[in-house]
Amino acid sequence: MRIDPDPPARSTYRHGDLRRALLAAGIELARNGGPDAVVLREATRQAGVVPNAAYRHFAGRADLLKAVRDTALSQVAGAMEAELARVKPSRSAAVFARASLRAIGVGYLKFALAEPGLFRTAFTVTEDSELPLGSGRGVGTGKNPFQLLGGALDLMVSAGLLPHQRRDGAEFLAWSAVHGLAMLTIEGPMRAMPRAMIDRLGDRVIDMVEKGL
Amino acid sequence: MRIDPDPPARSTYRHGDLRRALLAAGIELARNGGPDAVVLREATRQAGVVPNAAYRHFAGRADLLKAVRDTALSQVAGAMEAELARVKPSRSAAVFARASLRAIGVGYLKFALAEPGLFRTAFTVTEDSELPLGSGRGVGTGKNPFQLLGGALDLMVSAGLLPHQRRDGAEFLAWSAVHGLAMLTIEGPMRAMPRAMIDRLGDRVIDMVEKGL
DNA sequence: TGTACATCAGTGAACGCGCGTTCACTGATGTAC
DNA sequence: TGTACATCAGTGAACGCGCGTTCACTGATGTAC
Repeated sequence: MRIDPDPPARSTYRHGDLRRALLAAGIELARNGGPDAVVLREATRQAGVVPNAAYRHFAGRADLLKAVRDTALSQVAGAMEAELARVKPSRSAAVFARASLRAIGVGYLKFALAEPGLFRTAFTVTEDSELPLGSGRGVGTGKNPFQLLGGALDLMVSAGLLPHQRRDGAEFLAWSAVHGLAMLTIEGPMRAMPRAMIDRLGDRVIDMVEKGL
Repeated sequence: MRIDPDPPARSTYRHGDLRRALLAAGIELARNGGPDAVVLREATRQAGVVPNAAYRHFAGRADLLKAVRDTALSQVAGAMEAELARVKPSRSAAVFARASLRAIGVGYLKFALAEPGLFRTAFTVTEDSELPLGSGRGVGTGKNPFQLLGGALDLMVSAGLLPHQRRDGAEFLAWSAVHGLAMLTIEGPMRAMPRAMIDRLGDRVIDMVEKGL
């Protein structure tokens, strides 16, 4: 995970890879405290560099945060791709579609629970960030979380499990259910709930989406 | 909405109702900026009082925030109660149960959209705040949001619309779906969506919950 | 291969800001006599 | 009804903190000749 190997001691005057080091530090801060914890001065401290050095690589704190958020969003996509990759091919389109949709949900929830700070950062609002999550693509498929979900829903339609007249906007319904569970679990009133119970609720939420869409 | 009528000018040395005024200011701050905007110094400023005067009435910032959060939570409950009160009595238990569950969801979403700052504050984490939302009861029924939702689900069971073996934990499923939509809408990637579309999605999410539970 | 020089990454020092919180105080209020 | 006094709500001043950001700088690097 750590990219810069020797902060704050440094042999050379030049850092050599400061942008990457600041981003890595920012990600680490987000991991441990969410978006608000992404503090420019602290990132430079972790990189072993004077505070204003950050301005050679980022326009300011907001710019650093945006870079961290994009990384976090990519990681969400990556978690979904990883789960999707475990879906066994099936002769039945229905079985495959269902498994794919489930994988999308499970990947999302797994990431939220494993990395709550990054998860919250991924969905934090910055001055840009338009609707379809333009940035934050997964390395595997090059698709962002929204597009990955859309793909699974398309499979549901072609497998005959989702009437096409309900396909439009279905992303938002599925997304809401899973996102809500994630939020209530990691920073809401359910955060004290034991992991096993959360996992069972995750399964049930996905069941609900499947049946209710 | 405004309780203290004359800040910062004040005729008497004593304020007379400072606790209430600070709470009102805190609520106003939360309305406009969510939990992080509840800043002790700013609340005293709005109350027309010196910063440390707050310590006569609150242990510190965290204590003020907790009071604001409890108020916000009560308002959520109140919005749900208001919607519930509009449900017409019906000879059919099924119709009534469905309408009640829908009212719960609609009340929740309406409040989230009307008062996003307070909504976010209501579900902010403070050092206490255990699972069943002990505080934050509505003035009408004396029930908190979780209990109001539970009541609607009980109606669904007794109307035969929800198998009782799926009643347990059903709160969390319904809650997740609606909460997720609220969060994505007010501070997430969907916040630019036009209101009409959000309302349609709200209806569809509630449909999904009904069918999928 | 060696030297002069332009580039620009990181330095050093400082700024103004607003925050939460603590201290010793003052003066309005309400109660006991 | 009037006076002495205790209470305690709000004052005034100050603290230490950490933040984002700006300025003029220095010195390592890589390129042109």
